[in-house]
Amino acid sequence: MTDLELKKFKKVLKDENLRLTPQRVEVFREVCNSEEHREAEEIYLALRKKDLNVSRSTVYRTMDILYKYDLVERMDIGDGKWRYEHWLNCHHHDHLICIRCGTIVEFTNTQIEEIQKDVAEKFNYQLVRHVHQLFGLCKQCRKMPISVN
Amino acid sequence: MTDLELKKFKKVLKDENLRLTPQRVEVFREVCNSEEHREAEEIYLALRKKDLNVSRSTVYRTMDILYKYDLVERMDIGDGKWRYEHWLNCHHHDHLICIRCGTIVEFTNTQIEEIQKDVAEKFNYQLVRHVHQLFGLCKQCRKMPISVN
DNA sequence: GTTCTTATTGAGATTGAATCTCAAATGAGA
DNA sequence: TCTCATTTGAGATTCAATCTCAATAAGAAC
Repeated sequence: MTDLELKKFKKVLKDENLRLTPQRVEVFREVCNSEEHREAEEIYLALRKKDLNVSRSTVYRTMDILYKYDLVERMDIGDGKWRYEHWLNCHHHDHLICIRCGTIVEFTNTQIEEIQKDVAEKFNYQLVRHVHQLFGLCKQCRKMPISVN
Repeated sequence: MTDLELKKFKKVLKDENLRLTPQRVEVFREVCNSEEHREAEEIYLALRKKDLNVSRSTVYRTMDILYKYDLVERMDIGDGKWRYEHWLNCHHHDHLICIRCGTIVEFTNTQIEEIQKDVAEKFNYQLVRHVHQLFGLCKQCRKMPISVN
């Protein structure tokens, strides 16, 4: 977690009349210090492992705040769980997801972004956000034979 | 439900050693005869309203079969519920979703499809499927003032 | 530093979509 | 018609996420 990140978090809490608690800081630190796309439960367990016992409720509540005030990005790959990634200083991107091993890689494509705008305009929709996920087999998984189990 | 649709459904059941039951036929008919993107629960309630009392379990189980054997398409807009749409004789399409009223319209764009293939290739992913959803305000909802409730 | 008010925390209960269990019912091949 | 594996229905269960509420603690005012 950089000083800038902590500063931004503190600013959000202040601006929104939310209190700066050690639990909130630990959750935010945990998110900032990982490049993965993790579920709330994983963040909760990671904190426990470090003997930072923040309750499950508080982790969920803090993730809600971080998402609401745009300090993290979140994605849903269709398994009923939100996955979070730290977002500050990053740019918008979409995802390639391996359906076998779960590896998630990020991509950006300005051409697609442009066409999306055209499509929304054509249908008279005011575009707010989008979800674009490519599911497939990653380089490693393509090579492996299909398991019968 | 067209004869062709019923025939295809019967073929799938036969091929997969699944039995042709009145409940399964009613669920499939209900899905075929609607152009909406509906949840399992909505399909269940629609059947009840018509005094076709198929249990909730059977509706869920039948939707699983229809999806597995490609007789329906399903989508997840991030609210934890699968939405189904009848699929036979339709082509692949993506969705524009109004974040206020929930209206879903379909779009296709061959250019985006092409770029997707390039992106997957660039990352050495074997593309299997994709999710592309544009969220925004539809023509009607753009005009309405934001409610404070 | 002390006091006071109000937000926050944690533990466990609750929700809701989806899945599972198992006894009773029923397709469909012989 | 008989037989038997499959399917159904009702209710229990799962799991992520949210809610409840008493105890705790942040932080503004002094």
